[in-house]
Amino acid sequence: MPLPNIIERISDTVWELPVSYKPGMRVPARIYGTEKLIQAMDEAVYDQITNVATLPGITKYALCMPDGHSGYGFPIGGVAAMDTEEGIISPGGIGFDINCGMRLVMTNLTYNEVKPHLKELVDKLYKKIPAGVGSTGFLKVSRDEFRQIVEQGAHWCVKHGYGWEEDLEMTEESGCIEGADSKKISEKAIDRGYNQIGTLGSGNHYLEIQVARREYIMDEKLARVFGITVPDQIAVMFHTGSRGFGHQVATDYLQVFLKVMQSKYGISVLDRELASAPFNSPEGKDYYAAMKCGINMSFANRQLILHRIREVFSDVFGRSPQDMGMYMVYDVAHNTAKVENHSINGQTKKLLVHRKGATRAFGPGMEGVPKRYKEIGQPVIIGGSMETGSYLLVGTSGGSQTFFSTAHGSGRTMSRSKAKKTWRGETLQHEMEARGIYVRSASWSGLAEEAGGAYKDINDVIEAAELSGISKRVALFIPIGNVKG
DNA sequence: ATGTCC
Repeated sequence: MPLPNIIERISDTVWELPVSYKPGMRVPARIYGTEKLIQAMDEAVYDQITNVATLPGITKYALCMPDGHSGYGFPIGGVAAMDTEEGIISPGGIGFDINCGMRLVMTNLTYNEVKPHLKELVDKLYKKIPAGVGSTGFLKVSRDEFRQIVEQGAHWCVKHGYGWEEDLEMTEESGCIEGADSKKISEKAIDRGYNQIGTLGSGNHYLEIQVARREYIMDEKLARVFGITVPDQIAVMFHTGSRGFGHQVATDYLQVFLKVMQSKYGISVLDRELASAPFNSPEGKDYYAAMKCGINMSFANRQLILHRIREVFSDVFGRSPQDMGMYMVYDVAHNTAKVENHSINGQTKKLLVHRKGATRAFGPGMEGVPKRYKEIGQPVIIGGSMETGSYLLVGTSGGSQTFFSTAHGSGRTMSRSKAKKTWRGETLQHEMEARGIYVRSASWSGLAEEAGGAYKDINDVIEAAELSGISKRVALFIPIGNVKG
């Protein structure tokens, strides 16, 4: 794809579309990526990120991360910080899968110890952690209990024995965001969500057994702080979100916003998918409080899955999770909007930062980073495709240019439908097994859709994120087992 | 992403 003539190269990894690109832009749009990535990006990204630049209250830049691709309203990879007084909140800037994110847990087991048990381990994980469209969990809770869960997040799980106190410390927002109000949630959303705690879901959601090989540790000192201390150490990484619950919350409020946006607030947007309400309006506040329930549902979901993972490891290896060193490195989301303080032209401002397919990457010393990591910056977990490996990065002070945000994954280059025509799930499974990755999937077509070849090269994305200074590599994890939704 | 269209 030829780059638009008007695009300005700010550096090797930062590209700017000025306000003259399109009428109504309030700020320039900046896309992060090497020239190779920028050229491979779908054209819709230019259109979508410059649409975002027209939204009321947007501050400094509309940003797109190196793994950007077209999404609902906002591109996936989009970051937009809105003034909390004058600005809007937009479900399209958060995503349907509210608080979708990554969780990483280490073990002290080595590849040689795990390899003889790998199939049993993956098969048991596949059995214990329901995956696929419409899957329901083992946790039986009433609708009322579920309303408590969406207000309490992972705290509810730990209180009920599904996890450890220190898991909470290693979770963004300590596993429970303040201000979640279940009164702002529809019965329909409760219906869809109350039996989905502890389920993986479908699409690009997965759970992976990975190995941290010594040659793929980029920063040994930081890796040690994150708990990577043994050669060929085994880790478990997984990716899931708020399932049908978050989806319904987004759907409910998109409808509300479409009704009041123009008539009540006089806001017109260039794309209906950018439906918004003033952040300070009753509708905006209701969505924010409901969206926070989605955030907490997602933390609880990942907490319960972690508990199941520990149970399965105990079953397979006959040791306690503590004995196997199954400590959480971190849980970090990539579909949220949160009020944060950021420095704008030397002044601290309260901003509502939308991150849609973009990971928070707070740097050293920042408020909100767990004590253990405070001096070095927060862990950033970026899942690659199921065939290529995943990265652990760290937030940097250079993150200030993107409101401390970075990429979240590889980013698709091929549509799901084309991927299904290109690969067959059964063949892919055999090929992956021959390459040392044992994969179990809820759906053959779902497996084909997630083929590594349908994604950008994760290494290109990470290279761009590091070169631009918005995060720094710590380690690359190589998959050996995968449970795919 | 999603009871992949109420």
